[in-house]
Amino acid sequence: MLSQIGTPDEVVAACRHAGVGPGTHLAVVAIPSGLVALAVGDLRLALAHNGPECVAAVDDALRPRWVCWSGATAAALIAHRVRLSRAWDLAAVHRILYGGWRADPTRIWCQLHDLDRHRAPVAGQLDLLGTGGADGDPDQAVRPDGYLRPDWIEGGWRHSPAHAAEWAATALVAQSLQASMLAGFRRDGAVLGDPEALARSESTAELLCAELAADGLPIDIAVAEGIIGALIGPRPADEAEAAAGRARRDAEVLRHLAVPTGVDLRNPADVKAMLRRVGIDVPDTRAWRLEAMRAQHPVVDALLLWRKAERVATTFGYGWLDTNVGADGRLRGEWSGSDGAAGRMTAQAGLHNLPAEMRPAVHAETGHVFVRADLGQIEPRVLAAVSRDSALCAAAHEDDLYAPVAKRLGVDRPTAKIAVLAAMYGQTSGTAGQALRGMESAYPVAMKFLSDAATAGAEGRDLRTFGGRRIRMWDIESAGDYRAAAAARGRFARNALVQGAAAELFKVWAVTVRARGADLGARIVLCLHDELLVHCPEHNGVAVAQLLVDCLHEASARWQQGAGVRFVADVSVVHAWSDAKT
DNA sequence: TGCGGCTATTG
DNA sequence: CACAATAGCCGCAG
Repeated sequence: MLSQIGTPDEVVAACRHAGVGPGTHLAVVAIPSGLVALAVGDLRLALAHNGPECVAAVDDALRPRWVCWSGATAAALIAHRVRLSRAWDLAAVHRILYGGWRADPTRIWCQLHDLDRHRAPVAGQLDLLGTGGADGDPDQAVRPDGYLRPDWIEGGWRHSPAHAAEWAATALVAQSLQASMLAGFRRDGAVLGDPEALARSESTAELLCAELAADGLPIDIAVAEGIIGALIGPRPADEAEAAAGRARRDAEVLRHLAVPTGVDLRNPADVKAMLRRVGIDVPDTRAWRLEAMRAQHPVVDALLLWRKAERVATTFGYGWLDTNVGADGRLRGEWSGSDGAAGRMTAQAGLHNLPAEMRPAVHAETGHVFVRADLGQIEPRVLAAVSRDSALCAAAHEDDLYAPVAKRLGVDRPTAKIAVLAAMYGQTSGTAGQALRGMESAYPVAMKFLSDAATAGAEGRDLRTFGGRRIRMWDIESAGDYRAAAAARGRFARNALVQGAAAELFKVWAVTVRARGADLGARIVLCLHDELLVHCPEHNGVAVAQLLVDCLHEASARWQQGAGVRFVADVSVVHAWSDAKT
């Protein structure tokens, strides 16, 4: 039954009548024009005019879990000033189930139905084989052969309200299959964590990503231009001035040479040859390697300084500001809820690798503050939780986990830290070697957890994180050095189970803050693997700081399933991201 | 024009 | 330079 009209109140009533309440799966599709369609049970609604408004009313009154194909739905609704509270994102859950990053409807549907994705029909394809009516009823999303209609996948569903509602109903079918698979993991004991909870938090993190992309990070443009100007001079008026600036910076390095010509500083081979002419022979010209050579020749110092300025000029300079910072002083980039590997969030436009020198430009708006919170030593604490190593869990009771580890190993704190990190990253060389042997006897359960992961990875077997995300191994058949490639895969696997689980906990924390912070006007403006930056009215700063700590306790308790590991956060209320912690 | 290598930054 | 990411410029193959 399809209805195309309805006031928000009528839509809420219809959903309630269909049994929608808190947490009920309610499918929604939406496009920027404002067309919205809903599906739940036998109810199908297509809302051509006031869709976003109706969605907001339903979210507010009934608190369903919105089932959508991807974060594009949330982005379309945000454009109409509507934000969903929680979601089941088919693409996000697909990434959990199968690993990797790509999660288009074809992949989602084919994997759930054991269909060969490569044999999926393609839009515009003629029925040359004369199979006659293979694509069946044009009003159905699913063809008789079980594949989704290719023209709908390409967006064809949006041309008709009835088709939009059918597309939403199809999402609901996929959701049910995904939920069954996740429930299976838990039943089979394939994972220790809660895969369905992971599906919910990762899905709601996609809503957060859409909001981060739309809202942006507050920037004081004048401060940013000041920092850039100090390094590379004032904004060039045209390409000629920009070229003159580059030449001026180059000359500062080249003047240290006997023959200051024929060297392209942007060409590593040229730089290497130049260094050899002044008596410095290095295998590559990376900064950490040249650092030790500063005293040997003045050109080294000049080169390292040049690199700093060049980095700002090319990557974080005026062009970057113009491209990524809006007139409203917000730095915007695309956000991804999970990368293709272990499942960390990623961001574009430099949001995740902003140089420390630029951070004073990240500034709260007038009357507002940032509340920043860093998780302390998240990876070793996560290792304790996912491996259930009792000695490491005990060490996590301390504010500084490395202190009890050092005591137990009989080494100093820096050595203990190196040993723990080396175990998690798979480092075997250097100073780590000796300390690692102590780790084996002190924390055997955690170390076995890691070595089992490394073995599986080296052998090419896929893994699942604590929460259930699939960690895919890649083919190394064609690798030049098979043993080295297998070892690399082992190190990746070893680390992915820790980094991936940490990313899961982090996102539970983030979506908890997102949900609980609304009443305080708190908006997350940056997620940085173990750090949250929240923007809120100045008078709520202290309350939001407390909220971040409370949410961490709530999130970690729910996430770690009784492991009893303590997680700690360093929280401060500041005006600029770079401000000293208070 | 696309891709691998090199280099930088971040967690 | 042990794990992950984004991003720019270069040389080179096609």
